[in-house]
Amino acid sequence: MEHPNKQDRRVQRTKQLLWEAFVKLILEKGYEAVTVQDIIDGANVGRSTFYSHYENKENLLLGAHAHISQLFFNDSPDTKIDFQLIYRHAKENRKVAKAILGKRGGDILTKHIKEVIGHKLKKQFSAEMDAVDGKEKERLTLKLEALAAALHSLLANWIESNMSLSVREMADLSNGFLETIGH
Amino acid sequence: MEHPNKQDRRVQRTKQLLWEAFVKLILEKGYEAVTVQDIIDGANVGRSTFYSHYENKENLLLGAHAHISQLFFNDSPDTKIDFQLIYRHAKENRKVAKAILGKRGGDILTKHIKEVIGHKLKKQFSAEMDAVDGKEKERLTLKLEALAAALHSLLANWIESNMSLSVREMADLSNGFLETIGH
DNA sequence: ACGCTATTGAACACTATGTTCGACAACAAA
DNA sequence: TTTGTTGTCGAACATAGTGTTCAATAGCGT
Repeated sequence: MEHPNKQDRRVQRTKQLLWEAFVKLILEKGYEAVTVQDIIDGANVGRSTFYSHYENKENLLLGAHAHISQLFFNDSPDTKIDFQLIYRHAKENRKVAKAILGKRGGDILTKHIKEVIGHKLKKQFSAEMDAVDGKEKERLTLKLEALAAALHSLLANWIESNMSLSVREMADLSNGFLETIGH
Repeated sequence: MEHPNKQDRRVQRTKQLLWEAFVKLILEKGYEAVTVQDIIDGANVGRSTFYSHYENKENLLLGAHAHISQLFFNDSPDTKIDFQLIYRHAKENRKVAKAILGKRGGDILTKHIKEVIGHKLKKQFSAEMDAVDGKEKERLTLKLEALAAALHSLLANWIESNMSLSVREMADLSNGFLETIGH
């Protein structure tokens, strides 16, 4: 990511091993139940090596999460949310997506992802937000937050189930929800 | 609750103390950060007493949660969800509601509450559910789950903020979301 | 072969969990 | 008041995970 060359790609390899072990473990036993000991055992990495890179397991998660949510949500620059893109990415990175967004992912991720979606939404509806104030603004804010929760739910449950609906169908469904705001 | 008489209302009193201390602590430092030690210190209850009543803090939470969600969601028997009732209850039990539904509540509660809402919704839309199958059923299921997430979000964010919108306004807002399902 | 840096794993202090048990307090019934 | 039952107390304990430290070693560029 930051120094793709340097004499030490060993670090990158180690981090990669840790992350892969973590994903595997989250899917197996759920985020909360995974211990640092589990991770370093699974990755065959020394205890002190882990702590030289990360403060704790949450830190490991967030480091990767930043990268992932970039991948998922920030590709389209400033315009409307591209749901097709999001669902396609989720399908392509199914394992990681499930670990991060699925039932076993823990609430830290859920909160962060919802924030990312919420942030995107606020951008998209910034005109509507600026046009009102007081109680109306409060009402719109609540609606947007609820919409973010709904969109997150769609994505999470689709990943959690067998992805039986197509990417296109999910994107349509998502846009459907989104249009309910337009009143 | 179960034996309001008996020679031992001492137990009820102890449980009450524990629960009150727990609520206070959740609001102060967040569910995850609260330790059993914190709770028994706050309630001035002996360690072994706690463990004679509950397996762990999650257990304490769920015991109370069952009671609360009954209060919130099961008053109306089988028909439509009475949002006015829910929001009124939330306002009346503001502290507990905030501890259980708010940001600091932890994900266990969030999941449970969402399940309760989802269950209610599935009842309400059981006719629509029976009328379809295959992909359409899958789509409707996803929609209902997303709706549950949205309704939960509305309630949680309203509680978390200053409840500036009225109970009636929130109920209308909620029903608005609910009607989007009817397509 | 040399030197730098990452990794290793053992040892450690610390915090929290959940259990056990003997002593004590509350209370009801004799 | 005495007796028996049951709830509570708190200290002691075993267990498990956390995060730190450090000396030894391995990997890799030069």
